[in-house]
Amino acid sequence: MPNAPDIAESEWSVMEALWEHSPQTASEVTKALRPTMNWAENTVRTLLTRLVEKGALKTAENASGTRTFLPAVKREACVRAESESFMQRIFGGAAKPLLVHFAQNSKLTAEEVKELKKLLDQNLNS
Amino acid sequence: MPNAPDIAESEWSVMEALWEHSPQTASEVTKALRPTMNWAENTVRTLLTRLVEKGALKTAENASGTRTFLPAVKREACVRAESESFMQRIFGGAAKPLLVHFAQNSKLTAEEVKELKKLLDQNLNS
DNA sequence: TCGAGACCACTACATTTGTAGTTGCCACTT
DNA sequence: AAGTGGCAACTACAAATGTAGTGGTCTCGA
Repeated sequence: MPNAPDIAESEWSVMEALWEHSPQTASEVTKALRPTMNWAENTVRTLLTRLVEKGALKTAENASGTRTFLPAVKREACVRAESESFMQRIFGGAAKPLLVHFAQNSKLTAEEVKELKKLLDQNLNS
Repeated sequence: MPNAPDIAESEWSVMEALWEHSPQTASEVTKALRPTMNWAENTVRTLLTRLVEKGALKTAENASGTRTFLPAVKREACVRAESESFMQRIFGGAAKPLLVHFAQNSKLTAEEVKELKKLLDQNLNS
């Protein structure tokens, strides 16, 4: 399994579209992103090309012979990599201060708090 | 406090040095960073200049008439801004999945877990 | 008094990122 | 057959980043 490549912010939107549903052609991706990012199709194509170069996406042909794109790396792996690097940069690599920060600065429902506490407990027995 | 400017990765190291101890002259900062980042003094100077332009640092003169640098924004504000943008990018802006991720993927001591659970509870009554 | 070093202001330059535009090819539709 | 629409490959180009180098002024110690 290829290591998670470095995915820039705009590129991340493209990846999300393809993690959500793939394979897709360039224009399908463009349409999928239209509501959020209002990008020109060429912009999306550029991003797709770069992502293929980085090894984040693969291509394949669909029935009509058009090129389609699909993830070459798992979302979870990329999330983990990004998270790791963020934690490194901002919290010196330590999970606790990070968790403290978000535990304090987020609005959570009682339900969510309960769930998170459970996860923390599970974290211990593993 | 002025809004937290966008601080790049290398720049962040410089900010850390000054958040930790300030004011400092350019060469003091360089020396402070020498063990971790092995940067040429000019590199540090460039970063300092950029940070001043961005409004992240201010300058002042010390007794010997040399320019010194000091933070113009609080670390906490920058951490908050970076965290916000990270959460937005990777977790669609939702705190819960982020917390879930880190709760699951970090190694924590029993002590830390206890503390975090407490913080989560406090989060509710506020 | 001359060179070494601190400081400073500028300049440099490759990469990465954000955002497209241009050109060319091919299948379909009037 | 000629126009139009989709698709692909290239090209464009400025801002931000990482990482310095150059050259000029001052100051202090030998």
